[in-house]
Amino acid sequence: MTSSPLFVDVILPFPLPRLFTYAVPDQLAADAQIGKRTVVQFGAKKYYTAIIKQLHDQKPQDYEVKEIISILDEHPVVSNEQLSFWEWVSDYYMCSLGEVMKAALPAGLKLESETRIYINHDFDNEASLTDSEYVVFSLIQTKLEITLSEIAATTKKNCITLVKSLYDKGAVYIEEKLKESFKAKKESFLKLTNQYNNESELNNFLDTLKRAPKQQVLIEHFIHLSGIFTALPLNEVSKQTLLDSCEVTNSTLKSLIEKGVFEIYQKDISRLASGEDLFKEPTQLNAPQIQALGEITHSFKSKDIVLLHGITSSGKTEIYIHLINEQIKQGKQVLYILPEIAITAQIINRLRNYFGNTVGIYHSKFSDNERVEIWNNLNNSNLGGYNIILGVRSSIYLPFKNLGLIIIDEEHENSFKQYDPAPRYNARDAAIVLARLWNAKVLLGSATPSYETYFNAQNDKYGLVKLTERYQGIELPRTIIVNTLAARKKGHMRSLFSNELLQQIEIALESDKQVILFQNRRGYAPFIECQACGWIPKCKHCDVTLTMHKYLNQMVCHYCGYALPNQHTCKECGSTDIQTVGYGTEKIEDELQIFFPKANIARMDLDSTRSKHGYENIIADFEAHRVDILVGTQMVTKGLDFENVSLVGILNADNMLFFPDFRAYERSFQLMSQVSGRAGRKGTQGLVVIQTSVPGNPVIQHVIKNSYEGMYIEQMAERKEFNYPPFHRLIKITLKHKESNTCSEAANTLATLLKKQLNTRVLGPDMPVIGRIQNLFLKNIIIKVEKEISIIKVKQFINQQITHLTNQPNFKNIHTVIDVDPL
DNA sequence: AGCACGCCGACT
DNA sequence: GTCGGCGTGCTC
Repeated sequence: MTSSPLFVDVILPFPLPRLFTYAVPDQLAADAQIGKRTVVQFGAKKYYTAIIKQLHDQKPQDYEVKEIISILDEHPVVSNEQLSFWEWVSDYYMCSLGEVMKAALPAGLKLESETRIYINHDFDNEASLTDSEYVVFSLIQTKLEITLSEIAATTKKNCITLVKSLYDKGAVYIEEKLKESFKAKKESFLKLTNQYNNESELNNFLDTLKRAPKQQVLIEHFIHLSGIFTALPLNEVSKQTLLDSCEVTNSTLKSLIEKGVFEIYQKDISRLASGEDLFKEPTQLNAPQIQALGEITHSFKSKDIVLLHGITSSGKTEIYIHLINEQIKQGKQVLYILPEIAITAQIINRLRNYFGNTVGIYHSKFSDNERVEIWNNLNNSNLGGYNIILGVRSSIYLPFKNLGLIIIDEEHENSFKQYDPAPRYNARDAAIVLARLWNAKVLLGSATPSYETYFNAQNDKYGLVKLTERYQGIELPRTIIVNTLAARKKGHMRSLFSNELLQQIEIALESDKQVILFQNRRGYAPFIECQACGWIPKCKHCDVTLTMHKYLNQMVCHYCGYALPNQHTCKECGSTDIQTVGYGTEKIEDELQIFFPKANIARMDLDSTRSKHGYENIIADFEAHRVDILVGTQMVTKGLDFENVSLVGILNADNMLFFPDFRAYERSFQLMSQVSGRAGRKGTQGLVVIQTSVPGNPVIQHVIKNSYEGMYIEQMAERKEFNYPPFHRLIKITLKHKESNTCSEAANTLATLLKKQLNTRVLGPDMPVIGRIQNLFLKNIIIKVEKEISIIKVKQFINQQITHLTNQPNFKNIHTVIDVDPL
């Protein structure tokens, strides 16, 4: 054993571009290992959890190193494979390793110190305190111990300085304490006390209970449940199970505890659902599915990535289940990624049905404690070790041990891309890299694949398997286009509803069918306007109008959250003639009720699904037909299967078609075909009504013909001509500054710097659609890079030029955001 | 990201 | 005169 000094380079959970070096004291040297968490002091006082990235014996020369405080783990929480994956994410998406760490580790594994303040009881010079100091002092006095954030919550003023001066005067003392945020869940269990843990003793006691039948029942149930006094293995009996089993109240149990029969003990239990460990053989597939499954398997022999292009309701999930089953049989793990809102009870139940307890769910509506448990479970095969993870984009960071297959369902979904905060990664693309690390296969599934993916499939980079028949012979819906411009001229429109659509809703409701209406805008109205002077309420911090929300009775900025109470008189001229302009889901819901007073109408958007079970409840109500018409934003398009929907209405196709983005047509087609896919079930053909002022628009025409292919070919010609993906890569740089001029100047300077080498690949700077958000002015620069050019060098060059820019004194405060492969 | 240090306006 | 606002720069 050599005693050469040991140092660790650690990743700290910040957007700092480099690692930090700490010394390892001798007593911790044996424990230091790559991938373990260590507690370090960083800065003047704070302590953080860092991940050990590398060990070495090079003492840094130009600064004093601090020692690490402790090592938290017996075994690494992050594997070498994960660290290389983090590194890829950090390089490719141009962010720091710390930012990746922040995204990858569940919060429960990231401890952070909190400043705690205590009263110094020996302090007696209260007269020396200023008034505002005294306010804080007495607050601390009432609590004995308090955190800095608690003080900040009760006092409005800058409490940090006050606390500091209290400390200087000796009135309080301060400590930094790590808060352990992960808490194992405890449950109460029962056991017999030593005195009664013997059959004859207990029987004697039972005889004394003639006048307490409930207590008798309880003891008998306990004997039965625990299997005590039998040859069978003992079961631990939880308090809850026992009480539930014999319908006896807690007070009965209490008196038995007081009599010294039972005692309670606590045990850590898992929060994760524990169903039966059943393992069913997957169901029989139909002929097209068997065909597709065979093609996928065959394709995997020569390709690592296969696209399953299966139209809506073609039964892709069944195929996934068969593929998962294959992997499990080989002892491999499977990661099944879905967009956030597509992970419903429906899909969870289907997987659990086949694979029972081996399915782990990783989802944002799970508490952080639950996520830590999933993490630990994967990391420790003693805990059972999941074979299948069903999760959202962040599940790509989980500690897999033996990944064999990644399924990315609804592959085209935008929500796989994280925008804020960094890392701005696309889980679909990152998952492909992750798979390569494990030599695993990737299956991408979609009814409307993204053009990037389809392009790769067309060019033989990915395998391509098509599933063109709907499951159980369900027909594709019929599509009706309503020309809103013509209808309005003829007076055939009532607000946003054409007569045609109203009629079809009527027909659907009369035959006891359900209706889905799609309007891609939440709130009541995008803005209100004074009819007398034209005043429109705008956000104080952003260049947007305030969206009116009727049920909140507020006007809300959808970019920063700024809100004002709803205005009934004009702030400029005092007129009361204020009208709402445009339509959000709330207004649609309101007006529908007037047209169909007897119908049950529900709304599904960000606002109505905020609570933990909000989304589930709406779906459950709709499934059980407690709701006749469901009005919603994009959410209603996501992979939901309802039995009884005969009509889908798209209220205004125009606002998606005319969205200023090169992907607007691709996205409109996706949305319209996805939402149409919700219509129609076995035996009845569904109907889709699309309202638009441009019925001749190519997207509308392709939607009618259900021609994904045609739309793709048309769009690819355009993408090629204008150097857009998939032919070129895009990198978007956003500059932010609170002065409009400084922002523009900086953007111009940076664009000029970039053009020196990148020439015409640099576009802009341009003002984004929203020119100011949260008091910061924005400018965008887009860089289009040919696929053949080394993107690594381009990224290095961009980083250099940004450093160059921010080194200039007048641009010190320019904030830059780099988004690689933006959406 | 935090947090300390340091430099200017509005209050006792 | 001080308090307290936030711009600037550093953290192993």
